[in-house]
Amino acid sequence: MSDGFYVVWNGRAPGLYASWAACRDQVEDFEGARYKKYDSPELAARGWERGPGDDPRTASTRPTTFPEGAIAVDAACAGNPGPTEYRGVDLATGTEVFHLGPFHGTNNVGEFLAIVHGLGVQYGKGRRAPVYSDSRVGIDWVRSLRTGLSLPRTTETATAWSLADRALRWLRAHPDHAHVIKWPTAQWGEIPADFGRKSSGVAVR
RNA sequence: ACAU
DNA sequence: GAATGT
Ligand SMILES: [Mn+2]
Ligand SMILES: [Mn+2]
Repeated sequence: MSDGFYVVWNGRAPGLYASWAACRDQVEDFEGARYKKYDSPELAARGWERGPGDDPRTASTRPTTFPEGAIAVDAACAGNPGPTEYRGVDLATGTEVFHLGPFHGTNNVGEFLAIVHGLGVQYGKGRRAPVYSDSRVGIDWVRSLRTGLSLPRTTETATAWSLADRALRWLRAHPDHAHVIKWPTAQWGEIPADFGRKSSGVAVR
């Protein structure tokens, strides 16, 4: 089973491995073993060349430049459903341009609202530059002008539902909004708007 | 399966 | 491992 892509820089047989089981055989009980898990063969191959200490979040095939004014968005929640927040950053500078929440929601409604908020910002500036999102679901909700939000409509979820309904109305009223582009995380690494709360993924013995 |  | 989604 390929549960990830592993680089072993220092082990019994240094190289790349396609499963934890294979990697473990190289590093278990090996003094001074250096190894790391990656989410894609591409990142692992580059990590092998860069050596131990490689940071896959920074190291990527990510373009150096993006369209002028492009914004990257992302959402995060503590529990899903749970307290949800979202934000957008300027891709050229890394500057945070908006940050809302927390409110009770889901990962997907957070991603959706982040995208639409970004589109609103772009619209106000002349709506030429794109919005990047790592969320297939959020992008799909925008394109279809329909959400699949599964939360029941309760007082607890009133804010999320209200924001989602309002976002949908905004989209329908502004069909000439900017483009939304999928951020290919496996190739480029984490989207710059990421909240940075994921586990390291590193197998530290 | 794919994306979170 | 568990949940949100197409
Ligand atoms: Mn995301
Ligand atoms: Mn994220």
